[in-house]
Amino acid sequence: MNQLFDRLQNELKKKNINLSYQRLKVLEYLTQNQCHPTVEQIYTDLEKEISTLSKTTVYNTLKKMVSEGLVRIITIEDNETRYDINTHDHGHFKCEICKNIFDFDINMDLVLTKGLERFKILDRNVYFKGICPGCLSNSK
Amino acid sequence: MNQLFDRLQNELKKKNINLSYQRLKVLEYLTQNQCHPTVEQIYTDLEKEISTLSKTTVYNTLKKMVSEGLVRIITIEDNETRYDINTHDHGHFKCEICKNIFDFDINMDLVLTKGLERFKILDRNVYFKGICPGCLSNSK
DNA sequence: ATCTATCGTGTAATAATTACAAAGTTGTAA
DNA sequence: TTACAACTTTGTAATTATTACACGATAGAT
Repeated sequence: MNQLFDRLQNELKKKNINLSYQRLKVLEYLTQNQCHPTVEQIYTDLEKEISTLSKTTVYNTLKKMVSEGLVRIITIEDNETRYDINTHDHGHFKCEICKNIFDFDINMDLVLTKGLERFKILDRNVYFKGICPGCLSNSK
Repeated sequence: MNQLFDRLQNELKKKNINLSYQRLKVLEYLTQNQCHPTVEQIYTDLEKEISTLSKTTVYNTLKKMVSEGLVRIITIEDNETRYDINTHDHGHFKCEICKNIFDFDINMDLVLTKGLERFKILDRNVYFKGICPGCLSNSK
């Protein structure tokens, strides 16, 4: 399949994680839908294909992948946890009208961290909110 | 009382929001406890003083203040909404060991936003996770 | 003093997530 | 192949945070 997916499979093998059918499907879904889906979205879509799928399995799989560093949690809104398989540093922009989330490049090293010299930084997150070009032009 | 608090009172007057005793206490709490408390923390502490306080009131007050721009929601962990009365741009660092949240200065204008030229940015958030100096030295 | 709009309170409802136990699956070693 | 142990999946029940709602209380305007 695609590059990202091969890489994931390798990493899983290295970490001795079985790639069960359900896990495969969740990872495949995240790979093909890099729109930062919620558990609900993942479950609803996959359940069409795997009728026996349990939502708990989706939660379990995601928790595992997050703890292994293959998937990243995106927390923008307090009431919805989203998941992102693209773990390289990038920012997120959430449109307050259409609710879509857009990725954007960011150089985290340029983010000045005055006052954090003695802190050990393990994870950096940047997210903006506003209105996307599409919704901007619609509202004119 | 202090400057920030006077400013809040003025802004409320301008916006025609009554400063009821409960609202006053919530704002006072946020002013004196700039540790980004959760609703639970605010409620538990204030309830000692105001025995009739309802958690719904805390939620209502915070929602009102957020919508008026006097208080800002901090979303770092997906399962806990935190509130911050300090609305000038700054970053947040959450220690993964002691769970405390530290503020740090940040110049948002320096955060390069390649690819966002046509987006209208209304809100910028930066948060890091890692280990704070105190927990670092404890673990040695 | 009365009216009206706003506010606070408690309970019930909703939604997201986790805990748990039982059943199923896989890999390994005899 | 069989047996065993470890791991997965599943469904249900429990937990937690948040919201909805209805009713009583309050404050300001007339």
